[in-house]
Amino acid sequence: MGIIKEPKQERSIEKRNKILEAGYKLILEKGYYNTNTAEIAKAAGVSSGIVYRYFKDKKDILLQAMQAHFEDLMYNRIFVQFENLTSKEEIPALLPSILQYFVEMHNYGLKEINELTALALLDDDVQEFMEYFRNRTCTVIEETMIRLGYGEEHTKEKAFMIWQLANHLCDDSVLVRHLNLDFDFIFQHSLEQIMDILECKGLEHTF
Amino acid sequence: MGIIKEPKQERSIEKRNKILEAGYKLILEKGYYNTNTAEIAKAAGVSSGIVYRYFKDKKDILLQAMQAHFEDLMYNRIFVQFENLTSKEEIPALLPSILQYFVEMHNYGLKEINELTALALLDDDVQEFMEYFRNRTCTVIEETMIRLGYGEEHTKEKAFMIWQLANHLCDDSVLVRHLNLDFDFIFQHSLEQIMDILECKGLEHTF
Amino acid sequence: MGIIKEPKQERSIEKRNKILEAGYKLILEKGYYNTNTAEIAKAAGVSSGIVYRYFKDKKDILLQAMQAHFEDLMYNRIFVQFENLTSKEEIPALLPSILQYFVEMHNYGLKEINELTALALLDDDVQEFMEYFRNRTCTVIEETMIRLGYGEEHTKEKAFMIWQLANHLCDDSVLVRHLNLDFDFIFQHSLEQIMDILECKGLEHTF
Amino acid sequence: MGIIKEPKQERSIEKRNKILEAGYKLILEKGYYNTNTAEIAKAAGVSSGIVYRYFKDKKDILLQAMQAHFEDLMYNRIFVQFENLTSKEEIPALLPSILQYFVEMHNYGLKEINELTALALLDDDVQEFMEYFRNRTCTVIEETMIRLGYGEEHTKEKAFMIWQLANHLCDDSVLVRHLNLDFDFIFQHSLEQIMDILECKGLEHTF
DNA sequence: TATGAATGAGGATTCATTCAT
DNA sequence: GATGAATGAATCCTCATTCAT
Repeated sequence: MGIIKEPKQERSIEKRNKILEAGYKLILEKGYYNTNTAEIAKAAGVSSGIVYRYFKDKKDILLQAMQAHFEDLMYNRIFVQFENLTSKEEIPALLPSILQYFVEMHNYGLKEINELTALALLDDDVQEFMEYFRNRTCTVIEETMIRLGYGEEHTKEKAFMIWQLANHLCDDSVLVRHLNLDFDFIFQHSLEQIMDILECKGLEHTF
Repeated sequence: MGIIKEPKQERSIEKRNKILEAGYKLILEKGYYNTNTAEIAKAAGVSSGIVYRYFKDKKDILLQAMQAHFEDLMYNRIFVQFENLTSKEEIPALLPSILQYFVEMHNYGLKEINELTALALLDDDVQEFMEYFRNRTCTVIEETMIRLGYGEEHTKEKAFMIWQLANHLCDDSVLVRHLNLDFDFIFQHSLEQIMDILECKGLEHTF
Repeated sequence: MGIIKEPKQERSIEKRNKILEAGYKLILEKGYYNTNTAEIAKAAGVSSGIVYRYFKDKKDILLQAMQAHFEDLMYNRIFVQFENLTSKEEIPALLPSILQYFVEMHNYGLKEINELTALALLDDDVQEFMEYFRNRTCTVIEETMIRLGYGEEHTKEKAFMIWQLANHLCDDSVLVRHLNLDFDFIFQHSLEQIMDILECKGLEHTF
Repeated sequence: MGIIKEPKQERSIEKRNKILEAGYKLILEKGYYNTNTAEIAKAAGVSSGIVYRYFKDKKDILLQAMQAHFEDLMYNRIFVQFENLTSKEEIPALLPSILQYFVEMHNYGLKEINELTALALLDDDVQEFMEYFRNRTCTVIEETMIRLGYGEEHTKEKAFMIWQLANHLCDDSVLVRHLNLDFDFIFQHSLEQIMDILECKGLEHTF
């Protein structure tokens, strides 16, 4: 037993997706350790047994849900931002809104990413997945930089730094508001740092 | 009825500390949810029952261990660094080694901080403790800045940014090596960003 | 999240009843505090986990078993006795056998009621249930008295006294035999006391 | 080990009595199963270890406390009532106040007897002790009856019935008030029943 | 395929009792 | 004698996973 079915039929795919959505939603809302498979099955409108036909175990639900979620995130929301950039010169004008978009996306749709960050730190499988996601994103940033004519020196490091700066800003955005600090001031600094890495400091655009 | 003993006698303190150390070590190594109280007791060389004389519950072990750990960290390792600074002019010369010290301390003694970060994201009590720790540290940075003659404008934000930059650098240091990136390059950038916030860019010292 | 299943299917009902019976039996035999859930499950021939699908917790087993037991007791054994009475005049002829029936029922099927009485004294939920049972029984006695034409003066008190006399006689029946006393003598006295309350003393029937 | 010390020295006796009093008080207040030995020791102002020098185990505290308590109860409060009776003729005049005294004693000082009744039903040792107490009390009633000139026919049964009537009245007194019934009415009936057994009905005294 | 009943290992916590000091 | 720290068995309940239907 334990053979995982990769569903082909329409109804099966639909069922699998319902489990995925319900599982992801519940895990992000209530936490991985506070969500049990029976709840997920119930929320998905399926029986508890069927879960194990589509997923290896509880963690597999999370991993596959993350995959789907991040796949959507990367292709439909992040990469498209970079593809819009066609020349170095546009950066000062476009970067502020890109960065702002990231922060908003984080706050309004990915606030629950905390749970994932936590799980990534606690669980090797989740960590591996998050690394894979970060690597792909960094690679796209790197490729964009090369496409825009940046030299190849330390490009990997620069891509990494940019991506981490954006992420840390997102994480901090929650904290900063909690501490009643001036988020715009901090946002502006992160923006300048990225601009600095992209060698377009002094050119920045106020928005 | 579950009255927690605050041990005064030497042997009791010793036993309590053994539980604390064993608990902290195991939780950081194996994860909070993967460590059970029986293991902690065994590792500490005590019976399982005695744990509940010194600690309210399992989480209390973690919280008290964190308290001890961070108290030591703050007073003996972090704050002393700031106290050594007596004038703005010293910053370019001293900051690199301070930052490097942080990273090393993180890598050699606090690498497991990941687990704590994770728990802080998952558990409200741990989160509260971590916030308290961050607030105190940021306050000391802020006070140091004022003592060194920095204006009060956006000092809170600057202190927060400096501390987060240092922390994110520490976190990234693990990642960066894992990805075979040039850590020195990234370290240098973080250093410059902090210098920039402290208005001593251009003065930096190579080391 | 611990949702209790109200079983509809035959096999489920059967299993739930097995747990109920095994739990009731063991609790009455060995005492509530000396019976653990694992034993109950084992005696019922089920796994320990399934118990919590049908019952909220250990006490719920007891409470539900009592409910079933007393429901049967009241409707099928006690109330039917009162319904048979159609006029005051019948009482002297019928009361002796009714009372005797109670005592026998107690001795042969409800001797374990001691355990329940004890639990009722120790536990608020059990106490509440026992009160509910007593109230309903007293109410039926009261209604019967009114139906038979007794005045309404102190009817509630009289119903209570009759019921307590019957119960105390049942309890005493065990003790009395243990002490080698003449139970018939005591039985006769209790009977007379009830007759007295029902104003039919002097009319009594020897049996 | 495990040798129980029968203390002779004044300080030891005092310590033993403190444990006895504290244990009895706590057990009656909070229930046997909800009171632990550490609490008893603390309330008695002694160490938890010393308890086991004076008492075999936890139950032994209860049993010895009951012994002391009932010894006092019987000799100083109950038997003295019977000794005051010097002739049959006094009964109608004195019985009401004796009975009333019992009920009050129960309500004001022995209300907690519920806990003991419960334990007697649950535990064989406690049951045995309660039986011993009842037997002695019934014997004294019996002896009093003989002394007052009652014939010996069914005297044991009569003594038992009188004692149980008094006890049941005490127990019911709590219930009856809870149910908003007229206690005086019920009290009067119990009194009459006892009078009846003592062949002095019709002679009763209103009070 | 699908169901959901059933399994049973696992874990935090309590507490009567013992024992080193 | 006295202390109170230490022991460790015992127990209720949860839940990921399996399996009979």
